[in-house]
Amino acid sequence: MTESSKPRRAQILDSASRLFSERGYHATSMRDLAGELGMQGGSLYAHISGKEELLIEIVNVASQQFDEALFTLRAADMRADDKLREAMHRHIRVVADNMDSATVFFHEWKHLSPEAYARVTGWRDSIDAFYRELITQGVEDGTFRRDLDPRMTAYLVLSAVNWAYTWYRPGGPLTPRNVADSFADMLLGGLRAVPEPPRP
Amino acid sequence: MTESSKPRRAQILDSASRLFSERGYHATSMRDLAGELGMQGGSLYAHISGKEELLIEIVNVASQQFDEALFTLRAADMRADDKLREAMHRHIRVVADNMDSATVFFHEWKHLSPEAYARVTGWRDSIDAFYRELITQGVEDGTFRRDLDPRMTAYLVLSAVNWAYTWYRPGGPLTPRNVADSFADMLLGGLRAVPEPPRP
DNA sequence: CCTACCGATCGGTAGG
DNA sequence: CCTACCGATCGGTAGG
Repeated sequence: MTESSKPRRAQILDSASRLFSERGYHATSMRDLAGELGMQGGSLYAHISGKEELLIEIVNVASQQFDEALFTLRAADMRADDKLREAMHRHIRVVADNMDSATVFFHEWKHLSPEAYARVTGWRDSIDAFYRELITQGVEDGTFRRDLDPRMTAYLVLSAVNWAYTWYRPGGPLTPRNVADSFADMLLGGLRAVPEPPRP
Repeated sequence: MTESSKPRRAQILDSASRLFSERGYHATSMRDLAGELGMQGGSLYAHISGKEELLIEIVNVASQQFDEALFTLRAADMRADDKLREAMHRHIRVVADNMDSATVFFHEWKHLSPEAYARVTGWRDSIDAFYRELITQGVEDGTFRRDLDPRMTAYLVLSAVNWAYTWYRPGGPLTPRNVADSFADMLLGGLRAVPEPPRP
């Protein structure tokens, strides 16, 4: 399906994702958005009910993408380190494939109405819980160090995969798989040389 | 110096940091800001030249804080792993002590005018360079694994320390030192149990 | 999907 | 620091 054959509504959402990510939600006017699509401002309302509907839909779609990527891993029968690597790969892939909506997701969710806001908070909690459970599993089955704090470990992993929205460049030399493998290698094996050099 | 004895201009900047971080730059009106300080909208302009001046100053102060924290470490004669731990501690402390301006820094810099925007970009590059050099030093002196890619390693470290602006809670049970030590232990030593359990 | 329009609100200023 | 105001722009609507 070429860009111009997409349903008008999908085109509007694509443009909105790009403009909201580049300029921010409040700094993007409905006339800016309409102009991108060769329309007049008022014409948008034949396709959507309002500006906030766009934000809600962008954020919801992004949440779903993360959910679908990670949820099927939850019960997977894999060793914890392999599962962590695969989760990071999928997570980074969602970010990399949706740089605009990921940016909107991380920056603009504070502008949502209370109900939509609560949904995003709930989603965040479920992703946190996914990583914490994964770490706990790995600690219990002996794959991970016993002194790990699942909460801090989950924060560290989430930092790595989420922050990618600020620096990853689709079409560049690094694939999501490259990034995930690099990060997972460092996280799992540690940065320090083995054996550790003697402290002078 | 109590809050009310601070120069008016400093009070304005504090309130602006909080409002910009909570609601975003464009969603905060000058009347919102004035109201926080018990003023009328127009009265702000006796103290400042315009809205963007506030954003520029908040971002500049934040940049300076990061610079001052990290620059003195650059030439420090420490082993690379200790230096990394100390850099992470200082970096997280700046974030933790300035949660509002850090949030503004990470979210609102896209709204700066071209000159201020360029300054922020330059700053980002210098922080990146700091961490890359630190990694390179550690690889060369044998403290870090030889197969590390300084660029990816710097991204991983920066992810951990920057992302703290999304979840750290000042006044909570974790100090910046706790967070930095936890992250540094995991990053330097790795998550995997040693010796590694046999793969089934 | 367009034209023409609505009330509301914006950042900023003049004059005191 | 306030009152009163400016032009510009906002999201959204009516009628076609």
